[in-house]
Amino acid sequence: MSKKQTYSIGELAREFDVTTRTIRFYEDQNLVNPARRGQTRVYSPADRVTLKLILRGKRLGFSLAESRELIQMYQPSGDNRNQLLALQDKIQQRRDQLNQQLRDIQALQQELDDADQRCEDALTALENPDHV
Amino acid sequence: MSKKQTYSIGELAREFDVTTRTIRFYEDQNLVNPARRGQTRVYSPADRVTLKLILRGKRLGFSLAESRELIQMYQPSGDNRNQLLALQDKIQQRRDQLNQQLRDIQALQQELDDADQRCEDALTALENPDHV
DNA sequence: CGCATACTTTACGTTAACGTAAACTTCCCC
DNA sequence: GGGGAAGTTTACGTTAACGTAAAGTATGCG
Repeated sequence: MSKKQTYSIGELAREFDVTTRTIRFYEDQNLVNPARRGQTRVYSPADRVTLKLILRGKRLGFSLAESRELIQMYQPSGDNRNQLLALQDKIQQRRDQLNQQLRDIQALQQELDDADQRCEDALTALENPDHV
Repeated sequence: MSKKQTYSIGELAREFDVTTRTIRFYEDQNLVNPARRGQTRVYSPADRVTLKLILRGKRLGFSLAESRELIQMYQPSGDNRNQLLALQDKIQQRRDQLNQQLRDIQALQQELDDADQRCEDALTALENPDHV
């Protein structure tokens, strides 16, 4: 098998293009919990996935607190009915927010297309100054 | 006509659900430039649009600097060829980023759907404890 | 007139998310 | 056995994006 089972902090930092400081900071914030071999941190594939989720959250403008919540959603803990209902509520809120972001992105894409078109027009006008 | 031509800072703050401090801060950052009647700020429909763009940017996780760049993209200033090409380059970068966000959102939506489904399953299991 | 409401400026405070520096250990290599 | 590379802890510093408080002005109203 070629799948690595553990990662050093440096490996993960390189892979995700963050500093080791960042990864340690996430540990401080209880977002990830690597094992230890002596002093040295040893990260599991699960830790790696968690990191991935955090960084995806960052790309969407989520705070670390929000990403933490999202991650916890995937592991519903000691579940009574009320907790499950509350969780579903949070999930729905997230969905609403994501749909808003989708609309925002589509609007922005349209505007960028327009802006790009105006650039094109200006450029061809520069190359082609022989209009009245 | 019913379209308002000017707005007070309080009106805009209420409409967009931000504080007046926030709007004044954006002015400090040269994101918006209201007229004045005496001391009092008077906002135009154009100022209002700018505010809207900033807040949309915030929902997408943009910094104010990024939103400022986006806004400037819509008003290509004194344009020589190189500036236009640079602008197109920036536009393309933004598009790439937006596409990444789209992929992130779709992945997250899928995960939220799954999480929601697991909640449903857990709930029906609670209501229906008569399985082996 | 007095008061409330909405505006103004000035300025210090706050939080999140790391950056940066110092001083230390571990391990490998020639 | 002396580097050098990668890891560690501790701790103070930094930036963005406002919050918050103080003190003053303008305007309408009963």
